Amino acid sequence: MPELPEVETVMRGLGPILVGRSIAAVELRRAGLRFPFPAGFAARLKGRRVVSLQRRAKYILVNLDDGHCLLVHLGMTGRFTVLDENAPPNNLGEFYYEQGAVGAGSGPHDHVVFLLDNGVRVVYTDHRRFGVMDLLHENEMAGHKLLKGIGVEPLGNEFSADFLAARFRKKSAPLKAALLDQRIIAGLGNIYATEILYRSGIHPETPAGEISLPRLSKLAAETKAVPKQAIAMNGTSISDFRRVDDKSGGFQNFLQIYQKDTCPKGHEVKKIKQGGRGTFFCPVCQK
DNA sequence: CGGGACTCCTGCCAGC
DNA sequence: TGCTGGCAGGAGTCCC
Repeated sequence: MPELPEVETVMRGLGPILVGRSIAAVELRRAGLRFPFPAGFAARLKGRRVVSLQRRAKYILVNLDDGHCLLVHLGMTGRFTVLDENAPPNNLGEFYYEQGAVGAGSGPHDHVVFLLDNGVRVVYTDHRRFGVMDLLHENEMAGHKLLKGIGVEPLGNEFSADFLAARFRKKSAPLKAALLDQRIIAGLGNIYATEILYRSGIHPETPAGEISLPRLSKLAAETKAVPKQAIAMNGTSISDFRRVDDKSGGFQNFLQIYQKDTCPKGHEVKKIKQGGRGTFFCPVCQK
């Protein structure tokens, strides 16, 4: 499930493929993903040159030479595959040209194909279709319905224990839910929120507003450290997430509590449901 | 307004 | 064995 580190990894993988290239054509295999594609989506992308890529929360923003921006959210299962007809043998190109293979552009869940001016094809695959693509002008970004109201980046300068204290003040919602609230912190998902809570030693059901400042300091530190470490390991590969070059991320080997039976100290891990999401926690280590 | 439930979607797997 | 129901979850929307 792509969260901040996975989205960052995908963006970094796509950068060298896309930046400086022009989009020769866009093939849409269906009318939309979570939302319909915007009017004239493919036609408006055609001929545009990619200037740069950036990430905001779990969104990838592809900046184009006409001031517009392709916005992509990977949802639960979105992934990009790069097909290069000129790639040498043993490159991923050969494997993925198998008929119907994931990302080949002909599979049932290959929804969008970007053809670049150098012949490279970038295929967007998303079997659950929770992903999003939209096209907006850079002047519209601040007011865009999906981007406005998004909170601070955990790796950014605005994020701190004081920030958490201010935003969690008088909040009765369980801490786990507060960590997942994109209007407060941008980019955390279920896996990282679960891991951050364990490493912080805080029970996931603690009301967010009742956490002392020292504990918020620990929480803030882990909220920075965990995604930072995960980015360094190219994200977490649980089931659906793959890097652009199809190598798996490495952070799943460092998960301490998510989908574990026992915590690193040997205590039995409990699983509960919060807001429809599974939370794993250690009743001994997390108070 | 805050918080929780519901919804979208498909693949997978436990259980009958 | 084969079907079915439940589960997985990001995030918008709806309701109390």
